[in-house]
Amino acid sequence: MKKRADTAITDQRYHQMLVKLKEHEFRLTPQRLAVLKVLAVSDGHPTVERIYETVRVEFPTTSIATIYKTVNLLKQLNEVLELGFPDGSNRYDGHKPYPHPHVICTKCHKVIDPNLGSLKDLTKEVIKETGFQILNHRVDFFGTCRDCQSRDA
Amino acid sequence: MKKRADTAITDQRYHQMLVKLKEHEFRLTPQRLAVLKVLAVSDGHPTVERIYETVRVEFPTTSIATIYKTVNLLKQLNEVLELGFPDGSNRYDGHKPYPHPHVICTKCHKVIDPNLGSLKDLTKEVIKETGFQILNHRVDFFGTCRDCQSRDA
DNA sequence: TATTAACGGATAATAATTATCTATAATTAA
DNA sequence: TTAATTATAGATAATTATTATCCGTTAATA
Repeated sequence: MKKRADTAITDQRYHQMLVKLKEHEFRLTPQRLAVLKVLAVSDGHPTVERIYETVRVEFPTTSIATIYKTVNLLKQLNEVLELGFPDGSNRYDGHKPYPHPHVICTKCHKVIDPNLGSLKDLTKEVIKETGFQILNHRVDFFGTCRDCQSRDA
Repeated sequence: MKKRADTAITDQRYHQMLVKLKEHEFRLTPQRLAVLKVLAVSDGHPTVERIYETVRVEFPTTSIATIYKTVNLLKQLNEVLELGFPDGSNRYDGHKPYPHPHVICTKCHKVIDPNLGSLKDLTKEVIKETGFQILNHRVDFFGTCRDCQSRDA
């Protein structure tokens, strides 16, 4: 079922992140593991504030500085993708920590990861056009999702 | 020649912005016009700090708050495009104030506006895939430019 | 040239993130 | 199992970019 598969993926990501910390000889503290769990479980793209609130349920004394430190650590280890949006807000993706396109609803703020085969063609065109060696990208589309379209219609 | 054409385009943008201000009955103060000029002349994608420095050559008493106010005003009138980058820096494009892709060199920080025909195909795929109504996009590629590649080779 | 509301400049306020500074706790070795 | 050591957590100060506020000044119009 869907739930079973999602849980498997979640566990997989959790363990990948955990192993990466171990490999680099970082300590596995309860607070860090709690942040990992939020990033692995969360199906959305949580903000620091959101991670903070969730972790504080289990560890009420956690400082927000700890969330920042852990998230930045995972970012450096390429285990989380930081998404800075034009409005200044930052979100974190622990599921797909590599560059990938997003579609963002400007009304309900949901974030979707679409499958876009033609992104490869676009990248090829960039290389041909500019001579750049492309290492990274940031591809976001903004608009209204189907739900918000019908809600306002 | 190239210089002549560039000047023409620059003047055109300057006047477009000026007319837009007039249309909306905003005052044409020397400080505002100086900001317009910087945005119209600058071939790059200047930061607020850069605009500030340039304006201060002619108007040494200008406050940085004035730069922010003017840039935001032009943003609201859709006469300048704000580019917030992942590292938190903001740049402003007065030449092409509508969404368009960028290619950014991570070494020398130059910003290029490539012509990408296949961006249209990608957008179509997004719509087909998600059902979103797409109103805006942000498409940036990061890597090293030809100059920086040969410099380090 | 006088009138008046908008604007500019200076600076305070804000907000998000980072740095700093001990006390504490995770790891390792004895 | 305990002790030693070092990284980490938590609290808070500092930083940075941007926005808000306040009042004297100035652009636009008659």
